[in-house]
Amino acid sequence: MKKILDLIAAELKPGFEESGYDASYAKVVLSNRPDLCEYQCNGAMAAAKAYRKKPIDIANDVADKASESKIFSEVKAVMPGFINIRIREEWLADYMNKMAASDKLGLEKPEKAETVMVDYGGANVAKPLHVGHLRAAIIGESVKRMGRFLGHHMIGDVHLGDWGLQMGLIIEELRDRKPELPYFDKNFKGEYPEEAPFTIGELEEIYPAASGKSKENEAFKERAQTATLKLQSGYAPYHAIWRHIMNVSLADLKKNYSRLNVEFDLWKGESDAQPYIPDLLQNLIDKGLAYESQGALVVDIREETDTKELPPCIVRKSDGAALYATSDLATLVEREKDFHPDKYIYVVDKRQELHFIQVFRTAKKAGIVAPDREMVFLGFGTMNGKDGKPFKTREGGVMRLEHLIREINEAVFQRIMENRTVSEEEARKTAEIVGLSALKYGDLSNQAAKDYIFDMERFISFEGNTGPYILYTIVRIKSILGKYGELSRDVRVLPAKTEAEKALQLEISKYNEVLESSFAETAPHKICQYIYDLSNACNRFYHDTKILTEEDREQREGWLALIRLAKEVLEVCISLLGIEAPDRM
RNA sequence: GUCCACGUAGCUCAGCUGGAUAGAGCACACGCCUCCUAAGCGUGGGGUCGGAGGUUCAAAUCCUCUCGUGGACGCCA
Repeated sequence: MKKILDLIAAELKPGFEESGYDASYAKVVLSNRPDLCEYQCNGAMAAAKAYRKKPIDIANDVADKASESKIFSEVKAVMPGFINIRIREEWLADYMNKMAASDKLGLEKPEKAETVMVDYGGANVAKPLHVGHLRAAIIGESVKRMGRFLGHHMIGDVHLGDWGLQMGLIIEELRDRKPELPYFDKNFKGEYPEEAPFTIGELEEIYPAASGKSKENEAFKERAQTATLKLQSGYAPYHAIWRHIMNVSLADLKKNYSRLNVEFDLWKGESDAQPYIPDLLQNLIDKGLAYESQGALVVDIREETDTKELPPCIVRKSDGAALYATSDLATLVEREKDFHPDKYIYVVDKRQELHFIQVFRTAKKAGIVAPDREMVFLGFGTMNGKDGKPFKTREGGVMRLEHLIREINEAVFQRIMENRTVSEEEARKTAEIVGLSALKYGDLSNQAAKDYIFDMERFISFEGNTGPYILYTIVRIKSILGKYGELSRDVRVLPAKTEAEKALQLEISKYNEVLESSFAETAPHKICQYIYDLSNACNRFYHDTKILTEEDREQREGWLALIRLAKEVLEVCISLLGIEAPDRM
């Protein structure tokens, strides 16, 4: 289905053209003065200069010609040159019915379905997920879901940190703790055990211990570096340990991500990119892009249009080791080989922007990624505590994700038990769903690029622009529909009779516009803003209109069809945020 | 030092590809349940959009400068 703004603009176009003005001035936007009109066109004022005419004259010309349109109930020119528009209730109801009858509620397929690689994990193997991983996961998941629903081929990759110094640290710490293990016996000839020499709980304790030790103990740090190097050059015993770390850690990560409703298509990691590194570097050298500087191998990324100086991209350290940029470039080589994406979206902490500019530019210069491919850096800000500083536990440490989720669920559970007399079991289940919505919505409703303040009290509140408020709206609609029973898909939405009803229909009609622009701008917060507005319209209508007690059957069912459509729009939208609604709350 | 982002109501945030009187929520003060979930709805007070210039018929929005906050700046990821 065409977007409603485009349909209205199309009605104005002949008016512009017939009066001799360019049709592009017929752009229509939502009114910012709902008391005056529903939509407005400001094109007359923009055209005034080009045609050396008074804006109001142009507006009058266009309004006159458009007055016969079947979709407007009012179109008039007002000073200094606005064209104010209201649309007919019959036409709007018709639009509602077309939406209800269409696949995906009338969302159009994209002109070209693109293959889009979304890199949004950044989890490190052997380290528990903490709040820092939260934003990447839920923003990335949302972007992936939006694109997929719009009809693109989205590939989500967790891109694990599984190849760095942390591996060497764990290996050496393990040697100190369990020197009897066969991995540390140079003369061991047999098969290494199937079972890992540690549990996830131990692993999570081993890493921080090793990390702390390396900061105080220089010798230990050197050992870890050596171990890392040996692992990376394929030393079998260490590789066996590495496999154990991977297995134990991945199972745990998958469990935690799935608790967040976050699903990756690919569980690739830095280690997968390693085989591509030698050719990558040789290629950069052969092309004359990489050169030695202060012992390291670097690539200049300057472009003619630059006004500032950007540091070169280091692709090989002076000791010969690969580093972050090398690994990311090699990953691109692999992704091009496997998927050849039309577009890349990296959902990463915004502090890494420079690094990604370097990688993107190098990739394009080297021809790893074609020049016309879009490479989007979607940088997100930090989640702060109420004091405006990065979020910490009460003790001042880094908050583990599972603990954060547990705290929220508990708080929501308490709130549910205060208000309702549902069974404890049901309250627990509901609290999980509502708690997750509070957490995700609280995050996604902010612009990704900005820091935001995590305020649990506010996020779990059922008032205001929160996840629970949206869910509550859906639950209320579900309740009415459930009480009514079967409602045929053929039942039609009727033309609005009240202001609240029309306002609700107008909100619903924005659906396809919002979805498309939210994805185009990789801006989940726009979906949040939309469903908040839509929920407000629903609740106002709900308050105004007694649906089930309405005596006229056609009217009653017309309203039911309307709220059913509203519910479907809300459900689609929250699913794109990675949230679901319970039946009761 | 250089570069980047941000600064909107007491608090948390929208709005920023220029348009009419700058919007929400929280908090505060009121009003609304014999009626579909009051976890709701409605009314009210509260803002020189950090500051100063400029461009424009029109600036929170674009440009310059300035103050404040945060961040990034070759061998960490």
